[in-house]
Amino acid sequence: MNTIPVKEQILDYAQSLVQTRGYNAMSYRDLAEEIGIKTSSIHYYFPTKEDLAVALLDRYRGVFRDMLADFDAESPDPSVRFKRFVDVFISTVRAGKVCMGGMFASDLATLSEATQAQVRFFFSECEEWLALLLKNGRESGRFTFEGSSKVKAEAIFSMLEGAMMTARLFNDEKRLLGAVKWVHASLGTTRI
Amino acid sequence: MNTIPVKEQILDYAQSLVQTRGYNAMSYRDLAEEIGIKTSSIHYYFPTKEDLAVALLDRYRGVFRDMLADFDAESPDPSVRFKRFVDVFISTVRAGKVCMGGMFASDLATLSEATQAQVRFFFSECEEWLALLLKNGRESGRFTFEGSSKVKAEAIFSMLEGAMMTARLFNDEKRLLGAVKWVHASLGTTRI
DNA sequence: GACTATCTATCTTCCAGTAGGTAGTCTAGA
DNA sequence: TCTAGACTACCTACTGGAAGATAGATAGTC
Repeated sequence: MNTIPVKEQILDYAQSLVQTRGYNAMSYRDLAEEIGIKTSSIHYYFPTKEDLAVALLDRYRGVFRDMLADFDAESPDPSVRFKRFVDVFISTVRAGKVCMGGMFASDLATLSEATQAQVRFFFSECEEWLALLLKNGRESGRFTFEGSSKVKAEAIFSMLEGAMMTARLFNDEKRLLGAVKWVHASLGTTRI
Repeated sequence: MNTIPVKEQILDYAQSLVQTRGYNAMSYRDLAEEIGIKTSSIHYYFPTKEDLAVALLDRYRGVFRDMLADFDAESPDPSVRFKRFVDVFISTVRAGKVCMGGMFASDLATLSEATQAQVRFFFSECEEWLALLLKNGRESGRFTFEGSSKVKAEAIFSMLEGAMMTARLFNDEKRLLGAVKWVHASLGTTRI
């Protein structure tokens, strides 16, 4: 017997499906069959599919926010923090998945304006954290890159998202690792 | 009256839909309505949706191959060739689209093994061209990066794919431009 | 008696796909 | 030159199933 609340089970499996098949290829029927309930029960928790999408993104952002705060608490070294961040992407690819934010970004044109805003919010939060990390790292002499830390953070995040996609495409995590190595080199730090 | 052959019109609009909405959000009905024919006529040319996907990827690869050959013929300077390549991505984002290869890569898990192979083939061809460009550029002293040109090419292509996604997400082509600037810097060339 | 968490049953729309028909074009032979 | 048959490029009409969504019932809990 599964003791996890049904609402959470729905979110868990829905997220897993979005991360593997994408938002449009995820259906209430898929979820209902996996969890062992009826589709109408899912509509009870999430009246429309858009409600589910928003809840999914909301929770995902929260999880990331907590995780990033943990990384900050764990070590003051920007290099270590960045490694923790990258490790999340690596383990996602190892699980045969990609970032849920990236998947929603792909399906962008099929989402409502409100949902699109949530996707942008997720990206912004991650990039903001990364930008601060880069800024602190440069100020403390740990990194030696040039130019705006914000632009650099955006580029790094884009690269990680893209590298996840291709790493999954070729079922080869080395593609993600190669990209990460390049990032490290361009930050002026070789230690990973 | 439209003089473009129907088969081509189908491919054209299908590609446009995949590049904006994604493969799973593109239907025979969408195509039929836009072109002004019946869905059964599309089945005449492409019996199954997978046939359409394969034809789409096949044509896309051909277009890219010809285009890259044109770039090579146009200039021997790797820096100029690379600029032409990047311009393709920029104009795609300006059109509110992303790379069709990237879209299919997102929808990977919903594709047949044969179609997945076609997607990988597209990525491989682009990366191969890029890797050769980098190798030649370094040998001629135009670029000064370190490490494998193949790995670097893979990373650059991943970054461009990811940056396209986020540039469209934020409707801000500067995000793609910022990423490109970083690539140039890491290649040891400032001239764009 | 209200609320929660489900269910059954049903609806409409959309989807890819199929069977079979038709009008027009091309081709080969008398 | 006429014509029979093949072929092309569509069409109408339909199917079975999947989609998201809704109404209303029910059993248990507060």
